Amino acid sequence: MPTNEKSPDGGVISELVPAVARRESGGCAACGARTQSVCAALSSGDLPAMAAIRSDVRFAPGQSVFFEGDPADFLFNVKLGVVKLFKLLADGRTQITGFLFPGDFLGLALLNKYSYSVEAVTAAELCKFPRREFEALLVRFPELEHRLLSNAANEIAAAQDQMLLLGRKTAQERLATFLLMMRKRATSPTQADTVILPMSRQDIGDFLGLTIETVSRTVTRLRKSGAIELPDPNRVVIRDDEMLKDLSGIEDL
Amino acid sequence: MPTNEKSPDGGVISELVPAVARRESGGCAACGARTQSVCAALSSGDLPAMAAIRSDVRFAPGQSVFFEGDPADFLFNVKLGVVKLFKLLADGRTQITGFLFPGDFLGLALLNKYSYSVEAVTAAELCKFPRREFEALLVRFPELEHRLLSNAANEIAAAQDQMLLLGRKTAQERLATFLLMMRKRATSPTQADTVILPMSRQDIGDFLGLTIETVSRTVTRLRKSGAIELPDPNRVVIRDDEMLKDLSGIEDL
DNA sequence: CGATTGCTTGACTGGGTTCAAGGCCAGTGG
DNA sequence: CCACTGGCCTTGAACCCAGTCAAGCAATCG
Repeated sequence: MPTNEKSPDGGVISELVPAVARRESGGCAACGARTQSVCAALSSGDLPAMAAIRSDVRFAPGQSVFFEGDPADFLFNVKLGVVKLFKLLADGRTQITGFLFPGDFLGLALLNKYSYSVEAVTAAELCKFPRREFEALLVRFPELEHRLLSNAANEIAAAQDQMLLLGRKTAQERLATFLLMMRKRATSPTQADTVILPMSRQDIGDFLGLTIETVSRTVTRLRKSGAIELPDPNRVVIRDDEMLKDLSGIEDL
Repeated sequence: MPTNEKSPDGGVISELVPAVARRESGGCAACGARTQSVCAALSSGDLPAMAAIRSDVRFAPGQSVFFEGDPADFLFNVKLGVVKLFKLLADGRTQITGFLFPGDFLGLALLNKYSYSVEAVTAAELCKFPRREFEALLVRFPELEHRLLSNAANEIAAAQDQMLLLGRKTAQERLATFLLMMRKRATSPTQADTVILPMSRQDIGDFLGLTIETVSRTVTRLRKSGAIELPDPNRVVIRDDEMLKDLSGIEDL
């Protein structure tokens, strides 16, 4: 697994990555992800307090950010790229509990150990905060804590949707839901009806509780039904989003 | 659906309900659930501010607390009994996302609508707060918000465990996990190795992503294997918790 | 170019669902 | 007091959706 700097981001990925803020010094004011992340809770006057404790970390595709059970010494904010959260069973069965995109926050853990593992899906850049210092910020800036709570509530709602999906939906419903979900997070900047899938079929299966074969077959079925097109395996054009919504179980996506 | 006061609690349930705090005036100091709920974040001097906006509501088994889509005007704290959170698909398929016990908090919703439905499993008593007034308390008492965030983090971790269960575990693993989970929340006060199941087989199935038939068959299989005994359908004696832990996928329960 | 990796497709299997029946118990009314 | 009813749970038999096993294909890479 290569960890080199000139990390390949598969060609497709670069479409998702705003070319802003590449080699950044340490300020938050210029951060491309700030407006959509928890940091937005701070006024520009308070930003230096946060900038003082942060640092950047980069990851190549497939590289681990941390493992379940590691001491939870850091919190992160995704700046660029996509990472996955997942849990493992002893025999290797994997459940991905979420994909994080730029602006998403990572590391809320009330015990002192992470309860899940995190790995880069694409080349990714994360903003890293030591836990202890970050918690001091929370006391100093209640706005920040408020924002985290708001974040957490969204995460809980998303988790409940996912439980409904995993517990009760068919493979076709799962895929339809997934594609509509991804459309909200990873639409191609050039074509509005094209969804970029930065992750592998294995990852999609591990997220939806299916095997790669079932994912592949179901995508093929959606294609043959006319709901979607597949210019290539990592790109989906949504042709009939009404059909997808009907299949997905709706939930007002 | 009767809402009468002398509500039947199925006989089994009363074992779970500490006989404290039955006909309570309005103070929080005497509340049996306080020490284990978010209210514990407040010092006794601050309690009156919370007591001023609260009221009690009671529910008979099967009665609805609120529906998905209702305006989220209230927050709740479970004082007595058990309630379930669930989501529905259009055709009636149900996924229960959690059971709440005394001390558990309910109603975090960042939009102004509830994103799930809640119903009483047993006779239940809830402490009810108007949302607007409660949010004012959060501003006044950062400790309270901190506690809510801590709560939310636990809820997220539990949701991730449940996703692993729903996405990747077999029926037997699901049941084993469920029984160990319930042991932590609903052990009989008289016998330490006996778990009380206040909910129906249908509820267990809707929580574990299984049908009632599979739940029933799997419980029977666990019984025949010697892992558990069933004095009656709502009571499980754990005979071999090592076997259950092995089956469950462990996760340090 | 052969080898590897990731995706797709086909044939078969199997765990859990569906459909159906039967048991048990509490409540009800003759 | 007992037949009747309905709810809930259990059990059985057949079916089916997704999993497993296996092969093939396309793109990338050394």
